[in-house]
Amino acid sequence: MATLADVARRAGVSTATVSRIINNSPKPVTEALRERVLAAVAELQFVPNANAQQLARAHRSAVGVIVHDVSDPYFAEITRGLQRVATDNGRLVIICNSYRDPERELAYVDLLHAHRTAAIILAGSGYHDAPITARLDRKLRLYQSTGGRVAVIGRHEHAGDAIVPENEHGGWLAGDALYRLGHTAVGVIAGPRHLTTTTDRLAGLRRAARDHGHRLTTRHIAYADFDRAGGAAAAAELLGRLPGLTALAALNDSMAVGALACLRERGVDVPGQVSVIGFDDMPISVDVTPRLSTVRLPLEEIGQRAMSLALREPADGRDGPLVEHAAATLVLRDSTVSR
Amino acid sequence: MATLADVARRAGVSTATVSRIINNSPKPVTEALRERVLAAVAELQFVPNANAQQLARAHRSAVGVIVHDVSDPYFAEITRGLQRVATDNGRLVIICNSYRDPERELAYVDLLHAHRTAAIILAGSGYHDAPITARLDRKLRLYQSTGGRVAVIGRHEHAGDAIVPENEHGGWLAGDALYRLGHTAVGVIAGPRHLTTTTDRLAGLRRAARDHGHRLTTRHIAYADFDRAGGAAAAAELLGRLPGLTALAALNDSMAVGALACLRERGVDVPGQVSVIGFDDMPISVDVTPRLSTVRLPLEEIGQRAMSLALREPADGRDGPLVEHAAATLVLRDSTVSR
DNA sequence: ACCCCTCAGGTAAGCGCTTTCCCGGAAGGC
DNA sequence: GCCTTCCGGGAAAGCGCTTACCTGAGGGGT
Repeated sequence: MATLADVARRAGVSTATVSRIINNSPKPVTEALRERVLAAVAELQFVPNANAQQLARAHRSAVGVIVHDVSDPYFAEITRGLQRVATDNGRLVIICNSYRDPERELAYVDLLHAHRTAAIILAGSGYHDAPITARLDRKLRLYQSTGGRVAVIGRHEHAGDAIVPENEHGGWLAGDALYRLGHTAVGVIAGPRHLTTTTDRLAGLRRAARDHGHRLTTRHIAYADFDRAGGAAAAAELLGRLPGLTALAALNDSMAVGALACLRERGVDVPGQVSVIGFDDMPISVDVTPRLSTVRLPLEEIGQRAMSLALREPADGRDGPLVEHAAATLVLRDSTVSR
Repeated sequence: MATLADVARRAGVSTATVSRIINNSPKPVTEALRERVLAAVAELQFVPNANAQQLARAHRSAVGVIVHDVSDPYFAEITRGLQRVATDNGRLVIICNSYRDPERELAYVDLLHAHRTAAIILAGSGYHDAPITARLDRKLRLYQSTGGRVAVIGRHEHAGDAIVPENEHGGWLAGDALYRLGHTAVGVIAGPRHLTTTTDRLAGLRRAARDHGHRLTTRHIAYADFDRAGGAAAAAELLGRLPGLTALAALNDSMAVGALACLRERGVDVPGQVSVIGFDDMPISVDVTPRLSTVRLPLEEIGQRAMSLALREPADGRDGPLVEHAAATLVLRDSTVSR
């Protein structure tokens, strides 16, 4: 394992010079020396120890990202956006999957803090659990107090920058579309109730119902996991519970796809008998039959913007945390028709 | 930013003692002292600097993973498996997206080497590009010579352990299924030609053709990107080129889904007029209409096994690199019928 | 009563870099 | 021709930990 000192010895210079050359620091160095050092680096196959560099250097470089699950297309899209911006800025990204477990999320914050990452990005956080939220908040504040930057994708409930998807408005868009099409018996396939994404989207749906003179009660709502299987199960439940059902609103596309599968299995025609609307506009939504109507969220862009926030110089505005919104838009395709 | 020394001072002990306690080293420490130190840690909100620890310690901990693209479901599944095992072993995973760019892949190997990760896992590597392969190989060997472990998912063409998916056999399974159903004019939607995944799967398809007394020539093959859009484009191309076409074999499911979309658009009935088979058995394959026949690869399991290989003690077998295979199996669903 | 062993805890030498400060020589000004 | 100014390069002090080695006190054996 060649070290900086080995290279210096080999090239007959001091370690300071080698360091300056491999980091091409502003300090000028004679061309001849530079070449000699570079040759020594190549001969010895020297790879600087990033841990030592990090320790000796003042500034931080890598960015840590905590997501629920990269294999979920929702987060995969966001992650893609995050990486793109990070790579463009020459930053290393450390991705951590919390698998929706708040404790693991907490542990990862510690871990990234310990590694002195330049920033921590929380994607899809937000739990309805006061003790957890408080602990998370404490940890994030501590991290910030040591110079780390924090960016959150989701609700703005922690110190730090945030990019906030219009979940409530999106829910309203979905509900409004359905009611406007004449549906009155609308079932809602919701995600886990302890996630704020669920409650925010649900709130929008509720508001839409009220706007059209209806009410969304517990009977109309089935909670399940934010995935295909959860969607299928919830759809089955609602079908049993709501005899006159003519429309289903799922709080994300994976669940909507699961619902579609469930309906197909039972011989219920979509959209003929039941209309279905999803949320997120994931790639899959145009590949199912019928093509899914949904509420679009610019996921990759959200990722890019979050990384930009995380990377911005703390200097450029001592004006506190920045909060940006990401617009939800309605995308009507083939799975919704008027009643 | 509290340091170990601060904690030591606060608790009135030496740094050695603090270090021993926070790492609960085997060296015994009086209970009273331990409590005092832990109290100081809590008061000062001390978070050890992982870089310093890494530098001072002999052993390495984190594992680096280089994948083509986490937002691709194929890699998302694999990554999921990798993480699971890593987390179970208390290891941090650093995920790097190469976006299928060999140069970036090379750069990431350096980066992970620099960070002195315990292991590097290459997922989906394999380029038909001798210079690149040679450079990659050199870098990996150097990394290994410094004590790093290497595991590759894909062809076993580098030093280090490997888990090898049966790509050739899988291709044969797909081809055999099609020919057995009576198809003779089979078009192949292939991935980028510089990827070994493409050529391996293609080779299997070729062998199946020969086994059934047919030949797969350039006319029958369209190369495109391994995604939905690529599949659609390639399908369009083959449709134009092969008038009598009755079956399409895509080298992954994303492309197959793209092909399905293209065929639907042109009013070609699947499987009535054209049968379609995919590869990988991604989640989406059961959600499209018709449900996709495909060749299944146990992706998550592959990830788990790769991580296990990467984590195994170098000691347990000085018997050189381990090579394991991952079986491909045929999954017939609704998109293939006999002619 | 003396010696040796045990064991909790401290001392200090690194780990591999970066960077401040300093030095000596060459160049420029008068 | 002498003094000042630059400028390339080196010495060395950390960065925040871990750990091999040492110390001193108490306990048991003879």
